[in-house]
Amino acid sequence: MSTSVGIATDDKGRKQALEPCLEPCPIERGMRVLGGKWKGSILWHLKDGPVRFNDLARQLGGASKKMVTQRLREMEETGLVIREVVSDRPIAVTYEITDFGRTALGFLEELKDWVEQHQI
Amino acid sequence: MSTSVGIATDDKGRKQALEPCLEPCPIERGMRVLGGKWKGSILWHLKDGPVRFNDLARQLGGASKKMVTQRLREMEETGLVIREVVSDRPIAVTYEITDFGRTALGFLEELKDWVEQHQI
DNA sequence: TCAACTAGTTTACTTTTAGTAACCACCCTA
DNA sequence: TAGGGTGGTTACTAAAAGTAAACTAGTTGA
Repeated sequence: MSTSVGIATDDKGRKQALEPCLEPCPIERGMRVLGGKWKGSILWHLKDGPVRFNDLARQLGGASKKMVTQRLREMEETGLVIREVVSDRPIAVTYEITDFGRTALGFLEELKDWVEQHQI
Repeated sequence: MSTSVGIATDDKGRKQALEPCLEPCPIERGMRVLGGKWKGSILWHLKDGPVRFNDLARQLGGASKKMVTQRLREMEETGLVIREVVSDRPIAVTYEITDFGRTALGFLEELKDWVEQHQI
């Protein structure tokens, strides 16, 4: 049984990976949580304080209300943001970044810097 | 004309965003380059040295050859990896991370750490 | 000669995501 | 009462992403 860079060859000469990324490795999992279209931008827009639904949708420009709703629901589930009903009758809702959400801002910033530094 | 958090109200009472993310802001652009399924993992697997196509596909476990090919082509185009034909007759090809590709590893590592620290 | 390897490509789908546009129900103001 | 606002939902379509499995075309070792 010889090996090289994580690939083993068995006694019949068949090759196989020693440590295949069988299922989502950390990087894939992270991308699933933060990588969806608009998710990063939404989090980024919330960093300076709570924002109301329609304002958020307007600021995201290209995103439809449906997209914004969907992404916000997913982000609520993962605990990145919280939805708060500020008043009934005139209904008003704000979305706020959670402490957990804030822990992700650091590397969103790094991503942003990387993109800007390399003209991507 | 009153304003609040990037939203303006014009003289007829209509609201509009002042700085809508009209098109891909840095975070979206970065996600487009690094966020595709498997892209992060591919780059990560290449960080210790060149890897051959089939070995890479095996290590990625879940990914089909078609996906691996597609992602590698995209990553070649963005300059994250280079394809090198090591020999014809037995054909052998390796993929190697570029210097530019390496500049993205820092942020992938931060993503990985973030995921592991928060049990995502 | 057979089986397994190399690096892919091609086909034929299925699934997921993204997106539009219209609509609901209610509120407020001129 | 019309037109704007609030925060969504529904229905439907189009496009992208992903899959397995077969196939090309040649090489290598038993």
